Amino acid sequence: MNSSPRRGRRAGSPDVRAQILAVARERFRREGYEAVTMRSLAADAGVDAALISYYFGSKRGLFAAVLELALNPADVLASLLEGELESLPQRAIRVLVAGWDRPEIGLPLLTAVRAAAADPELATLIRGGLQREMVDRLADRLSGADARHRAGAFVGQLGGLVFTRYLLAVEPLASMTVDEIVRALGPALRTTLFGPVGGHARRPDADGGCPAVRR
Amino acid sequence: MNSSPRRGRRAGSPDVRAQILAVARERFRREGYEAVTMRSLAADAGVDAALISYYFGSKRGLFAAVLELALNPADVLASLLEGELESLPQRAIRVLVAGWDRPEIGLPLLTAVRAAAADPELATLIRGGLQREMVDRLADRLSGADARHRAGAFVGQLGGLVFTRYLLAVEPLASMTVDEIVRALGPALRTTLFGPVGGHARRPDADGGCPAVRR
DNA sequence: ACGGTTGTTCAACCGTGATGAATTCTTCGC
DNA sequence: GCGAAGAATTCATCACGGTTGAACAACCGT
Repeated sequence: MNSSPRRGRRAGSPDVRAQILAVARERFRREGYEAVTMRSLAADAGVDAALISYYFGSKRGLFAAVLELALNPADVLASLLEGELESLPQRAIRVLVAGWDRPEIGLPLLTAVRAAAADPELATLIRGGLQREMVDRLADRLSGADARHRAGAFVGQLGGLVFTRYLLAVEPLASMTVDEIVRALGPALRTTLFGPVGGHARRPDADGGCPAVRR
Repeated sequence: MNSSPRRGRRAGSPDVRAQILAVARERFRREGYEAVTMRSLAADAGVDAALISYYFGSKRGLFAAVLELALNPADVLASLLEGELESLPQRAIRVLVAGWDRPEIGLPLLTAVRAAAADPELATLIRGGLQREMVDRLADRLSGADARHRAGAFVGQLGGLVFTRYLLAVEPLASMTVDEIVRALGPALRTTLFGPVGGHARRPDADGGCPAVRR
């Protein structure tokens, strides 16, 4: 029995940090946040579990590091906003659904949202990204005093699609085709951006386009 | 068949099950799902921790039991749908925001949604409730071939409000007043129910009221 | 009085993320 | 070259999580 204490620093320059990151990225998106345990992940990466804490501080730190790699749809958003504003509603729906319907894109995003739902700090990460990359950019392209409000409502409706179709999978939204979703949700998004009538100029009146209701 | 189902020990201490349920209900909504540990909860209720597993099978079972008590907005929904359909969009927004803005109502709901985001079985619970109590009922009151699709989109948009404003707290939605939300989101909800123009009859055309876009 | 059923307690099990000391390698001043 | 500083790696261990099973106590019908 060789009592060879294989302890201590390994020779050469094996980039263990990147190794952990790669394995974690894969397993997190397949199995979600909680299902992946630090020990199993360490074993999977051929690494001691304590190294994860060493490099990333905590399990959450590792997850956040993975997120910052995977969560980079800034370019997608940019290209969306480059197009004509007129067709943004349906383009946004199509791009969003097309992305989230592909497992290799949708699963990591879903994992991220799930984790953010449970962990306030991760929620801050997502929230910041949404505000910076979506709300603010969209608001810049809109006009009118309530541009930011309308941008917020627009993002909120897209968020509703994510929440209802992908996170909770509520029917019928979960099973509808892209075209059906565009048909059912497109006009509403369009109304949010441009007002109830379809033209550009008209602003919604105080009652939100609905007749008064006694309360 | 044994005709005497009531055998065995008659609870010496007054209804421990209800006691656990009451304490759990309170602590879950204050501290969330994960933060509440079975031992601390048991100690809080003056009960052995194993009794929770005994009565509810697991911590999740206890949470589900709490949910079925707290999550009973069926009557709220019913009263919403009893009113005129015309004003449903803004009434729905007002009722939803008014409820979720009150901590004693919003916090338990938020806890439920948070837990459902992490736990597929709890998600099934929420999903079923949403479909049964909201989508199906609303679809029954709508007409047209795509009534169910429009009902789904409507619920999805309300879900977006919950997701964006309460779960992630994305600005500006998180800080907007009820009136501002009604103004920004009301027309869109109205469009979802009744079509783009504001009248009843017109159905959205195939491109969702948006000009064609090359893909 | 008895046997079966139900409620309650206690002690342990196993797995989780995290920490600190011990050990080995790399790097750099001299 | 050399030896000290520091970085990387392992191991043992901690505190805590939910859950389980064996024992015991109270109660029931017969």
